[in-house]
Amino acid sequence: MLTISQLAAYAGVTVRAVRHYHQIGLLPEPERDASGYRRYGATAVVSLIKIRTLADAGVPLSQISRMLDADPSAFAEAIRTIDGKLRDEIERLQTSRTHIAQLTAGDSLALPPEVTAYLDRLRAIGASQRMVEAERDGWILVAARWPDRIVEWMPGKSAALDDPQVVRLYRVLSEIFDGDEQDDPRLAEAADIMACLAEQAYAAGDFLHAEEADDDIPHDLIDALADEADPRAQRLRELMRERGWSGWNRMERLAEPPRK
Amino acid sequence: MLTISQLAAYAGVTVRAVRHYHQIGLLPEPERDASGYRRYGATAVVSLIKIRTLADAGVPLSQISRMLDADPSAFAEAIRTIDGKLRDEIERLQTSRTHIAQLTAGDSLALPPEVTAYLDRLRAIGASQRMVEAERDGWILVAARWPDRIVEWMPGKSAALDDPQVVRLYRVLSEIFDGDEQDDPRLAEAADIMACLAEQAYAAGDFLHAEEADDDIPHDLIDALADEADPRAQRLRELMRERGWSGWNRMERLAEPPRK
DNA sequence: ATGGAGGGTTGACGCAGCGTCAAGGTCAAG
DNA sequence: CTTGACCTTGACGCTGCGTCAACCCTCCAT
Repeated sequence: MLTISQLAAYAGVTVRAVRHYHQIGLLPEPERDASGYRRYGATAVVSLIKIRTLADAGVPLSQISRMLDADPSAFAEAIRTIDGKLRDEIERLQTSRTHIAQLTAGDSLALPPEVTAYLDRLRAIGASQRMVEAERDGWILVAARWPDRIVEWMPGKSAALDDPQVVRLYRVLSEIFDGDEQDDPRLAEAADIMACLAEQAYAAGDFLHAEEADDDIPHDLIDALADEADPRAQRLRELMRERGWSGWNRMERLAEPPRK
Repeated sequence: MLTISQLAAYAGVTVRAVRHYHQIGLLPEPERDASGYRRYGATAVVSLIKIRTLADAGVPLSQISRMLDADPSAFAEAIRTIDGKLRDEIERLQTSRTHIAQLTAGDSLALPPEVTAYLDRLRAIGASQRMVEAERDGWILVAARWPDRIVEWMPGKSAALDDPQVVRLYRVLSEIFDGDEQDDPRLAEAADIMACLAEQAYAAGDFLHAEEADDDIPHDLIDALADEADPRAQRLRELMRERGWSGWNRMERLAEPPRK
């Protein structure tokens, strides 16, 4: 007659595991000796080894009892089911591994490489760290909504950085938002540049295809993101409204300048 | 301002997940509106998307906050650690899969193929199902204790089945244990055959290398297994003692026959 | 005004497979 | 008699939420 620790040692499991199998009814409770200790016979050892064999093979404990007294065909069927689950789980973990392998840099969080390349170019033309991070967060919102279409848009955005006016704009904005000045006079300069760019884009008809108007939420979110990041963004939008433009990432020409 | 379900939908997670992230402090609780509803801004959306990106990559929730504000080198280090854990887990599951693939038949539970081949031969020479299962359970105990040496022993056991006396023994035992008769007269015949075989083995010196005497427990267990499986096994051992042999799977010649 | 559908809120249990105290009773050896 | 190694039950912890339960809020159609 074995004690619980001898049983566990023989089968290569922990004492706690044996007691757990008792609790869930997988291994029957044995007789107790005079002092209340569990005493195990040889059949218990064999049962426990069978249980461990199945458990080590990935069979859930809840199914082991059924499998132990199943006919060969049902057993084989159960094996196939469990093997399928194991395969799925392995696959899941492997996609996790490929995902994690692409998280090398901080910028690539949730962003395709085209966008991180664009952000690198932004840095290269003189945008500040804060500016780039703000842009990055905006693109994260875009990527979440249009994960496929974002790739199409990047070449155009990247090409825009060849325009000296755009470069100038990003530098000015970087300086503004890196400073502490809440009422920076350069805000007006930035607004002028943006209005000018908007005018050009409008003339070129670039706003037309933006009329698709899928869903307002993402656009509103991107606007809000800027506002939340820095109150001066709101001031900038106000200046834009004075110049006849509304919106922020999705501009529209206002019918007439507001009077306020 | 978004409600919790809008936020969750945008980030592609469940409402419950968002609340869970609040509970564990991963995502800060937002302001509430007049009626107590949570109201989210754009930064919450971005945070949530970042969290999901890491979580989908297999990063434990408890580490995500640290990773989100880690410098690139610490970030990369954490990535390596997590990737290692993923790799280990995948490996574990894959060994589970190879294990489970070998569990085709019921006999192979915890047994190497050499043993199942031996069991098949037992069936072939006329051993009953009960008999084979009892043998199988015994071998499970052996395999648990000497997983490596068991392979060496099988050729000898298999060769023994060429002996007509052994074949006769297994058939007689099968008949006895398949019947209901508690005091079957064939028990004596079986004992005679076993004594005869023991005598031959003793003369051939086959018991000598069994003197290694590693550990009594497994031998005792195998004896006990037979006793637990059928009370007639005890009667058989008694008959063996009368013929001058003790033990069951590990026999010894008794100095003199007991008088009882 | 009312009633119902479809949001939202907190609180709590459940899952899988044990690990790990806690607080005691038992056994064998020195 | 003490000491240390085992045994007992009971209960919480871990991971990442799913799933009630019981109740409140809002909006729209009647």
